[in-house]
Amino acid sequence: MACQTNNLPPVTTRAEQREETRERIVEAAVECFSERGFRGASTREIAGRAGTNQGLITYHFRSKDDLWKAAADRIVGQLEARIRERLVRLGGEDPRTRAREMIREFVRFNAGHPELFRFMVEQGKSDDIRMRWLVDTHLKRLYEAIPQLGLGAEGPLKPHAFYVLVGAGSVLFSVAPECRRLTGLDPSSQDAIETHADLVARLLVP
Amino acid sequence: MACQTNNLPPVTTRAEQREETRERIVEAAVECFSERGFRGASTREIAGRAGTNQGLITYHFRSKDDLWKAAADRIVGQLEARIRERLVRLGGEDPRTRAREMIREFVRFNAGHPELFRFMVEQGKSDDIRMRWLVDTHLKRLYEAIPQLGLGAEGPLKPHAFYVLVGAGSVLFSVAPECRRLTGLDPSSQDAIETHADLVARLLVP
DNA sequence: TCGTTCACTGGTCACTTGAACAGTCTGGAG
DNA sequence: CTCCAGACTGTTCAAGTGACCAGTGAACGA
Repeated sequence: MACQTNNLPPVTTRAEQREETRERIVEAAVECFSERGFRGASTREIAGRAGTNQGLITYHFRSKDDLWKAAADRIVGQLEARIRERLVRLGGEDPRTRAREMIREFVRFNAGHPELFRFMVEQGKSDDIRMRWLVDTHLKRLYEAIPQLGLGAEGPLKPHAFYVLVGAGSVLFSVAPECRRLTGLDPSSQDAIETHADLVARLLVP
Repeated sequence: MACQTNNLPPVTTRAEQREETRERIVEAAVECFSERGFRGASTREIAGRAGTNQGLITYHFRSKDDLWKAAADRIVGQLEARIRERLVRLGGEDPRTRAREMIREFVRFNAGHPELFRFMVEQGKSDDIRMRWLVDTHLKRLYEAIPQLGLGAEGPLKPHAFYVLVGAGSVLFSVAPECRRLTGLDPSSQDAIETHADLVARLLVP
């Protein structure tokens, strides 16, 4: 990209450049895959959004499949970091307040990262190799961590409660363009986010 | 397909054959579009699932775009028929029972037709021509019919309540393969459907 | 019975797709 | 300064992609 024409040491090292480029590609991939699905997203469009050419994708990630995995790793990683961060700040609260606040934080995360839910829905639909990878590599771990967060009952209702939480807390933001046109509400506004977070939290922890 | 080799009048007329073929194609299109999205679904795969060849799709529907619209019409039409049917059976009930039962019926519909939600999410993600068509042609009408169903509050909470209902009542069934692998629960079992319908109804109408 | 209509087939078109690869240029080690 | 690993580019290739269209044969009207 930016050429070093002087003889001073470069602002960024080669390794940093490389990492930055990879990062840019993964970011574009998250967007594209979440908007168009695996088959619908083309590596050329991803390269275009990342500001490079298609050949570079094969270079950094061996295949479209590997790029998709990197994209999934990234979005799930962001969720986990956010949850962990929030957990330490809620040390001494009583269980109900804790649960409500964790739900609120989950909703806020979805508002900022609608790609997470889109990935889950996109991949959950068909019983293919990517769905199995996503479940085994990431979702199982998240699902089993739920009781530690002080959320929901163990037992036969757990799957239902899980998908109610995920659905209720995510769809509004995942279909933001549709919501704007259908209802006039802008789901990305601070007000809408907090209203929704509060509604979901109060519904699930009365 | 089946040739008439005798000289008796055919079992089905030409017009019936035509309609049956169109129907088969639309059905396959609903499946494919809901699994793979608009760009990810290929007309050849749709033709294959419908048991014909790709040329026939251009013959019956001018373009992939028109086929997609026919698929959307079909799935929304099925929802409306189901809702209307349920409404007449709930004539004399009190409002809360009515609302709960309408929610239950909505959940049951999603269990049998996960394509509806997939269509909504698939199209709601990006602000393109198909999303606008879907909102203007179908969703606006559905959204504005909600108060007549005795559901949810008008006012500023309506968009939030709408997307909570849609999300909570649909996701479990839309990602059924994922759910089976992740939780062990089979969302297509009668027991799971009724449990989920009851949970959502009780959450939204306490 | 005959001629026409039309649902349907199979092949072709220009174009896009993911992958592969031979080059190019440059940061950084020696 | 020299030189090379390696980040990056542009092109090429086979396998799809949606649209189009000339044919085919059975159903149907006369």
